Amino acid sequence: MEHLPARPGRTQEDRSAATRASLVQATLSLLLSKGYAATTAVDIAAHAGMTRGALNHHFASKDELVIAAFDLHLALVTTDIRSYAGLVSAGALSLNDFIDRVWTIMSGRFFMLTLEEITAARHNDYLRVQLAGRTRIFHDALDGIWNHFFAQTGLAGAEIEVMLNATLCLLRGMGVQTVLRDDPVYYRRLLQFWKTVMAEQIAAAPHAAMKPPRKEPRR
Amino acid sequence: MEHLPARPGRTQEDRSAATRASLVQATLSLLLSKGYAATTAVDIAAHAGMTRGALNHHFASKDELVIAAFDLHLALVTTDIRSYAGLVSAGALSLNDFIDRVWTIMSGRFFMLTLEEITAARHNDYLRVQLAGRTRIFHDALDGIWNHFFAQTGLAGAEIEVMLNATLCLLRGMGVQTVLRDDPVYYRRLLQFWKTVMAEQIAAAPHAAMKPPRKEPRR
DNA sequence: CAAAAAACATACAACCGCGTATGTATGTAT
DNA sequence: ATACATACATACGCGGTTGTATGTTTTTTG
Repeated sequence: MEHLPARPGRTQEDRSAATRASLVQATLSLLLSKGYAATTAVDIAAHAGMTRGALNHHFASKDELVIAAFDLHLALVTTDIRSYAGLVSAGALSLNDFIDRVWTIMSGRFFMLTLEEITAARHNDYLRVQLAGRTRIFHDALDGIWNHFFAQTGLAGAEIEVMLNATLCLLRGMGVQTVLRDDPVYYRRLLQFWKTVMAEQIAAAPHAAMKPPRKEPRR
Repeated sequence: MEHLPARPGRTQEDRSAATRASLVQATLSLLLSKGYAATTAVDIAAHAGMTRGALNHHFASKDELVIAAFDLHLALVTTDIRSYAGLVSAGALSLNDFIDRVWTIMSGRFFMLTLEEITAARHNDYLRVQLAGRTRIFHDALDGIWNHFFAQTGLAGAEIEVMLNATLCLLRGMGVQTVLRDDPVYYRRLLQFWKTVMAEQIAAAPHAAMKPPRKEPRR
């Protein structure tokens, strides 16, 4: 590939940032489409429209790139969740809607990034340590959002967290299953079941006297 | 490596079966320790105590080996679950104990095989089709076991299945998380929460008049 | 017991991804 | 304008994986 003219007005910092962003985006995209193992440095560079030399200049190794992609991934997800929380505060999103949205995330192609990252981290000590730390921060942020979400239900903090995490784990487990099981009815039933359970849990909660959410009839 | 003397009494079929089993076992083991991508034909052969020529003689490709390993994996898990179901029938296993045991599976190293298989299947059409079919059969078998498990509670079939699958999905999602989050307290809380939910669901079920499980069961 | 077939072992060639080294262009400071 | 730093490109060699081809041992067959 030839040298691009590279508009003269740009500062080094600009170029650098743009290049890095482009590389990280390409990494994210390739992790999704080809998986961690099959994603090669040449691929990433090509996808980002540059050579391996450039890549190597900005990121010492593929892992550094994957970590940056992980950061981007978490940032995107956090933004989503936060916006949902905003909608909830504004009264524009019910509990059921919230669950549906999280499921949209978990069942989407984008969620599969998580699997790639996790399986990669499992066999790579450095990667695992890096991602684990970031995961912890991410979950703390989620807890904050969730607490805010459920503040109006009057639930205790510990209960809020356990319900958040149960929801996420359930949907995550369902999301994992979508790879080998294509059965929309099955997932819809699970979602419905979970919504019912959540509603019951909230209604039965000790401090839920003030604003009990509408309880849906069983089944 | 030298030729092993190979006891003369064995028939070709015996040798073949033993070799294949050895290769499949080695594949399973390596998928766990190194992951799908890093597992190479040379590795597998070496672990099985033979050369790549032997491997290639019995399995045309790595994928065939992985599929065989998947079969073995499912067979082992099914055996476990079935034995648990047997204990339940014999009155030797409560619902809580059952959940604990499934969690032991999901949080164990062995469960990570699932992640390896799934992420591998995601980028390999042939593998995905093969594993998906086997997964379907596996779940049908599970449904059978589960129905038997809950027969005494008087729950309807559809409810049994949804509760089974919710349990599995929840624990699977938790299992996935163990890679990047080491927090026993966190998982214990989730388990406790789920046991409570399950007990409530069973108690509140329409036909649960005959043998409602005790709330704090201790055989 | 000889021949065939199956179960293995060994060897070689080709490819691929990676690290590294080194060259060139562009921006920046003085 | 010169010198230096940064951003990128190109090239080479190494290790590792795979496919294939071919040799050797064990079992079965007649």
